[in-house]
Amino acid sequence: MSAPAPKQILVTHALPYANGPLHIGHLLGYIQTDVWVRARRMAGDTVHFVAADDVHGTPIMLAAEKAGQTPEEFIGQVYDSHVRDFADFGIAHDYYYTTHSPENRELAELIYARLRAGGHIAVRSIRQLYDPVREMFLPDRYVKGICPNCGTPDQYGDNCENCGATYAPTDLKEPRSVLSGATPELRDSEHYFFQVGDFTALLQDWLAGKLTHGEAVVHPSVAAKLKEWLDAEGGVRDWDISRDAPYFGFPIPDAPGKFFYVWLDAPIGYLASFKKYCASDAGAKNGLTPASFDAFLQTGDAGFDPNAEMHHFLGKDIVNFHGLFWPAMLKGAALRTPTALHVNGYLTVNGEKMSKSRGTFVMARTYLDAGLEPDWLRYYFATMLTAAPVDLDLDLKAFEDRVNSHLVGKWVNIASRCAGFVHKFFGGRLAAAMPERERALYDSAAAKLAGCAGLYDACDYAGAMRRIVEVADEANAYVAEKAPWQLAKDERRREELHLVCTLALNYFRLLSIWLSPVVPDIARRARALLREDWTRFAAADAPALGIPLDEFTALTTRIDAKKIDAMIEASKESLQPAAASVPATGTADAKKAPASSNPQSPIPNPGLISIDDFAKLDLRVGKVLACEFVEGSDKLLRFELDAGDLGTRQIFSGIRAAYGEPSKLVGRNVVFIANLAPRKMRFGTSEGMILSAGSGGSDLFLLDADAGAVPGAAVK
RNA sequence: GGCUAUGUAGCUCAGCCGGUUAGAGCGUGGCACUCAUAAUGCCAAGGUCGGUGGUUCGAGCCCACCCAUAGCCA
Repeated sequence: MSAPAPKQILVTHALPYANGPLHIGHLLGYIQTDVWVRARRMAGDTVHFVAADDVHGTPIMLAAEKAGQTPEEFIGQVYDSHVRDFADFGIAHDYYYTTHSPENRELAELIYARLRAGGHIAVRSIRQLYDPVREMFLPDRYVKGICPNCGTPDQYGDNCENCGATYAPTDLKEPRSVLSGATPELRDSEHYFFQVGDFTALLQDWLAGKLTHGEAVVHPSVAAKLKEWLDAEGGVRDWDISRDAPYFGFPIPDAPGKFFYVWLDAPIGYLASFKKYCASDAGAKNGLTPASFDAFLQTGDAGFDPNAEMHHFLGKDIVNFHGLFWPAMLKGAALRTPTALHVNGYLTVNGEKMSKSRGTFVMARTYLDAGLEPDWLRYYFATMLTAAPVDLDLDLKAFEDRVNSHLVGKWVNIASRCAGFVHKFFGGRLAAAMPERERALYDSAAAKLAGCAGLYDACDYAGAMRRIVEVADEANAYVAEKAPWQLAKDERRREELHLVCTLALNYFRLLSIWLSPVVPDIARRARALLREDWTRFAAADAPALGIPLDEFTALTTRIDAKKIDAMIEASKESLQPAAASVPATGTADAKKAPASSNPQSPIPNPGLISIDDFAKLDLRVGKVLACEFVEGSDKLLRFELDAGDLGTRQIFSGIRAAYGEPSKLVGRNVVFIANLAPRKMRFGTSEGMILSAGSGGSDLFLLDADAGAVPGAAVK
């Protein structure tokens, strides 16, 4: 393969928000990034891989307060847990920092100053809801009320979960503060805006690849999304980059009581981490100096290398920040713009969103504690990852089968089935030479795998893994055809046996080299077996001959399904009754949501709830107005309930097996949860849950209320 | 609601510029082998390519509409 000139590359992944531990959804993007970094290095490039904890914003401020800690103490603990998880999953940053750092503050101020000097900052007054009790402005997600569109109660200030309408929190009927319960009042406040629209032409050029020698900066589907925003009527809107005190973040210079919005300083955190790294001992060991930072970033610097690259890996929920605001900020501040954005989708588990009740909301630590190897998950993800920003599913059965088949049955097995002969008959040493026929087989496999370099580079790991499995299949077929166990019985055929084992082990070595970015831990053990220490893909160009082999020990084991079960069970156990929704992946949602799932806040006894928890349930009596079978469902019945002052409610209930004659239920009283979030089903929206006793199936009995209870009456 | 994507064997996915009988891995069934972590090899079954309509000599691929899923709507 023709090796292109080595490049200098800065790589980042999305910054985890410091409001909780990492979960396996986070790991998808981080593993994708780490694999890419390792592959680029093995291809010969110089890669600087940095990231940081994203620690500012209202959710963190409030979570710390709730935990009785300062924000600094709070984020310190989360940082430690993140660093441990990264290390244990082989995600090997050159530097892992925090956005609450002097470097980040300095850079945020620098970029802001340059944008302001360029006339790209506007100041104007906006009207916002204010919590008079907590004495603070309320972000959208901290206001709840009645949806102005459909009238559903208890909806957040940005959109309605029932009808999907989006609106401003000021549109909510009967708004109240999530923090204090007080009725918010409208107040005016000066906000600072970044006029992103000033950079529309630049963003168009950037998106068209004009700043990157024609190389695409994003996947076509992401480009389509970004173009939609760029071409929107009225252009790209101004971006509100300020927040009022109290706020955990950096104060805006010359603007008392104003802070930079967390999303302003978060991506700058990439640069701050790199800056810190350049000035560190670790950086010095890799040839960096404090001056390297400016040379890399400042387009006006004498040492600026236009061929160096900056790659950001991120989740699909945050492309607007990285594809619009971020390049505009950088350009406006005369800094390097990103070479490429690599966008990944979300992770589902067993085909559904990660769920605490199903035990599929798995923390990174829970996976490890169950005794599962990090490389297994890395490999499974790799077999599915492509450049497309689509959701991936962690099917636990497929995970087990694929790892067992590919890694153990195919790859490791090649070494396992041949190493014994080498030790028994040849003193543990491979043959010193390889005749032309065997060498041709090796070269053909090597050539096929050489294509993986391009696939890794294009983030098509799935394609690379397919090739690797193909070659592993070839290798096993070769061994089966040559049947070394037969050759071993004939003393006159020792040389042939030696050759077969030598080629087979070279197949294994070849595969190990190309799998190294994905399964670094197992690859390290493979190197130990071969007593080699390759660091480049180029090591695969020629076979290893005449080398001594270490004693063969299991490089990895088959997955024991019990460990997966244990992981799911443990995830159920850690379920926190009071915890509300936690974002599936990425950080955009986390920064919006009230921090209700605070990992540090002690839960005295998860089995017991307080009267307050009970009070959250709005249980009511309902009178059945109509009840019928649901076409297309063999489990559901559709109820229409008279809920008194709540009006009528449509509820779907899975009790058909127990109540085969729904018409008989009309007129009776039932008990239902009135404030359960409405759930859209194939047949319509279900607006609550009807309570019944029993184990399920046909063993279910509706709760009743004695005569005298009126529709809508509260159950206490 | 609007927009952007996705929808191909039981599962996870390939399928180049529209061109014969739609491919792979896993799983399943059968046979073989016994060196290997019940690993491996060979053979087989399994798909009206989400639906409907259209363009075309010809459509999984292009167009329209519909359905489902996900995300975004700052």
